[in-house]
Amino acid sequence: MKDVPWLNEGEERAWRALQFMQMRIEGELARQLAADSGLSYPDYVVLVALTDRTDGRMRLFELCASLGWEKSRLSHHVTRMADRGLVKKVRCDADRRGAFVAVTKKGQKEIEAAAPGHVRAVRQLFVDRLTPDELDVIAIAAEKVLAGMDDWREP
Amino acid sequence: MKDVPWLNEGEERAWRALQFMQMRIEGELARQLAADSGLSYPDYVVLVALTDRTDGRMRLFELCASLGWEKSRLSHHVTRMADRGLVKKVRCDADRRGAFVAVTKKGQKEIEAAAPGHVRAVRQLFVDRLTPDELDVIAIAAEKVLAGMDDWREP
DNA sequence: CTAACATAGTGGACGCATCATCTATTCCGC
DNA sequence: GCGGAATAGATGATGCGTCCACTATGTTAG
Repeated sequence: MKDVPWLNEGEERAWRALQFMQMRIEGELARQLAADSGLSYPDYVVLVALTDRTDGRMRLFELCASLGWEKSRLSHHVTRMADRGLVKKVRCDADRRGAFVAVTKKGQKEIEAAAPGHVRAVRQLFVDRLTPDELDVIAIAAEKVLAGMDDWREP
Repeated sequence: MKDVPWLNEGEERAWRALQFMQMRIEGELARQLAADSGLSYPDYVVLVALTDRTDGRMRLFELCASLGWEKSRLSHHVTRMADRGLVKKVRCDADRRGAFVAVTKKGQKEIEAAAPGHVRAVRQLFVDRLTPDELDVIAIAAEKVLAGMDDWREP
C-alpha cells in the first residue's frame, strides 16, 4: 500500500468535477421525475429496460445483468414496484426457481408519460451542453474504464 | 413538453456509458473503503473536506456548500459520524444558531489510514486508465455542465 | 443415483438520502 | 426598536441500497 502517487492537478480536477456533476445531475433527474410523474429514477430505469422488450418482460437475473444491479437490490425494488402496480411478477415454468418481471398497463402508461420530460431534462442538463466531440470522448473513456473494471479487485 | 428529440446514437452511447461507469465506480469505491477501513464513502468525503482546513473544522452550512449536499443530509450524517467518534459538533458563539463540525483524533487517524487505499483505487479504476487529454476533456465538459446547472429548473 | 455445488430469487437489518416540518436565531426595512 | 423574512440546523417518516443469511431448484461429478 506504499508509494501511492497522489492525484495531480489535472487529474484531481477531472475527478472532482465529474463526481460533482454526476451527483448534481442525478439529483436533478430524480427531482424532476418525482415532480412530474409518480416514478423514481430507479423505477424509470427498470421500466425502460422492460418496455424495450417486445413482450415487456424479463427474467430477474437478466434484468440484473442488463442494469448492472445486484440481485438483492432488484428483488427489493421489484417488490416495491409490484406493490404499486407498475410491474408484476410471473412465475417461470421452464425454471421453477425463477420468475419474470412484466410491465403492467399502469407501468406502461406511466413510463410513456414520464419519458419525454426525462429525456428533455437529460438534454437540458447534459447532452445539449456538450459538443458531439466531447460526447464522443466521454463515451470512449467511460467504455474504457468499464472494460478495465471486470478485471479488478486485487490486481 | 412536446417535440422532445430523443437521444441519437452517439448521445445515448455517451449518456449510458457514463451512467454505468459512475454506478460501477461508486460501488467499487464504497466496497473498497468498507473493506479496508471503517469508513463509508460519504464519511471519507466529509473527513477530507474537514482535514483540508488547518483547524480541521467547518460550519455545517459551509460544508454543505463545499460538498454540494443538502443541509438535512449533512445534519443526519454528521450526527451518525459524531456517534462513532469521527467528528464532534462544537457550538458557535459568533452565531448561536450555528455549529461547527470538527475532526476528532480518531477521525484524523482513520482518514489517514484510508486515504492511500482510496487514492489507489481511484487511480486504478479511473485516472490511470485515461489519457491526460481525455481527463482534460472530461474536466472541461463537467465544469460546463455544472456551470449551466445553476440556471436550471424551469427554463 | 446421489452428494456436492451452483444459480435464482427472497427477506431482514442497517445505514444512507430526501422531504417536509419545526425551532432558534439573525438580518433588514421601516 | 420591532415585526417579518431569511438562515442555521435538527428531526421524523419513508424509500432506497447493501450485506448477509436463507430457501428452493437445477446441474454435474463420481
